[in-house]
Amino acid sequence: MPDRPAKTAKSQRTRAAILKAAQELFAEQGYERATLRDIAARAAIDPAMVIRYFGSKEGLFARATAFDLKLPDLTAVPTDDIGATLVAHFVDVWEGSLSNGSLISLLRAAASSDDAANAIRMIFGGQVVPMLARVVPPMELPMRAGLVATQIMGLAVTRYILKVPPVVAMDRAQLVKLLGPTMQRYVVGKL
Amino acid sequence: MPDRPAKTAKSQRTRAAILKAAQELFAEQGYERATLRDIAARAAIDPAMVIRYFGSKEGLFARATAFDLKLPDLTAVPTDDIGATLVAHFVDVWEGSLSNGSLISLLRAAASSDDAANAIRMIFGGQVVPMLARVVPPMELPMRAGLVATQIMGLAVTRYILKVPPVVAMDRAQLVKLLGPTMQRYVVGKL
DNA sequence: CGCATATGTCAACGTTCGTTGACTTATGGG
DNA sequence: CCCATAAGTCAACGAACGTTGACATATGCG
Repeated sequence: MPDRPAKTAKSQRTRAAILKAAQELFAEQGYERATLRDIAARAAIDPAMVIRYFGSKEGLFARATAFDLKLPDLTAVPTDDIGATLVAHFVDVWEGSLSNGSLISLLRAAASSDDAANAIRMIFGGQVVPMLARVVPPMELPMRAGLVATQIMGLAVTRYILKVPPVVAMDRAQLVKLLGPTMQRYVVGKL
Repeated sequence: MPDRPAKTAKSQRTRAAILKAAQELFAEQGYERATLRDIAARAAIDPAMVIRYFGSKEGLFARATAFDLKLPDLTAVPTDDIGATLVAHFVDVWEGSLSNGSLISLLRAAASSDDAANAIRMIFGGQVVPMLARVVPPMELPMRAGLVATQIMGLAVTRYILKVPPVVAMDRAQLVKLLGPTMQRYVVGKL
């Protein structure tokens, strides 16, 4: 039973407040440790409201982690720039300048939830693979998409979850320079 | 207050049984979802025994995730084989032929626990970085170690946690061939 | 203005968790 | 063989969780 109230203008503001608080706490603590009471407290409302708005904790999580990677059209970027473009784009996605920080929530949750892991697989299958399909021969598509996944998810895990110091210390330009060639090879290079 | 009983021979068998059950369940479900009751049930003993043996759930987790990566001496492998050697070694570690599967437990737990994330950082600082230090100039050491971390952790996450199909489908030889060059560049290549 | 309806509050529920203490049973050295 | 000591059992605890229903308040259309 998803969602209930969404009629007036004020309700949509509190609804947005709940979503924002949920995204923050899910991203910081993962699904289990982020409690409805904490989320409600951050949104300055009653825990019961969260249930009234989103039906359940799982329903809230589903809404809080729905998003769009806004991936670029690779046929529009010079072949030699594909790797750098992708690294830069994903850093932007995770840093929150594109979308919100909810991919980190999903990643955290995926560590202990098959549903969340499946959600990430769906995102890859529905967004990353189609993007690559435009510049990669079909036969190599699954393998190259998988390789891209290993490097992109590895960056996310070490930088935003494990917080490995040298990875955290790198800025956007460094990441593009260092990881770009890897991504380039995984997408269009010799394997 | 760590550990208590470890006197007789039979006690060490049940102690080992608890540890094994804990490693399995922590690896399968992560720290929060793996309950002491489930662990005790799998070990066929009383939940109270887990506390008597390991003091607390956190104590058990600390014991269940202590391990040695058994990293090779890189000065003993041909420079051109370093990347392939490392990829093969880490696959073995995760697959469980070396050590046990407890690195996956730690990785899962790190998604929602700063302590677990810190434990992984300690492992990298205490085992991976010293290994690389023997073949990498000190100035480049942190950066190269960080890059290695992104690719290694990315492989672990996509293959053993997210279970991205094409990554799961690759066998050891394929992984070595595909990821080896990346690792090679991160350790000794031009950046 | 009046009142139906949406929004928000409050207290409590049932469950599950980690943990504890008192108890019973098995073990092995003197 | 005895009995101190260890291993193992059992029931219960307090706390925290997601969720619920009854109730109070605010909103906005007629």
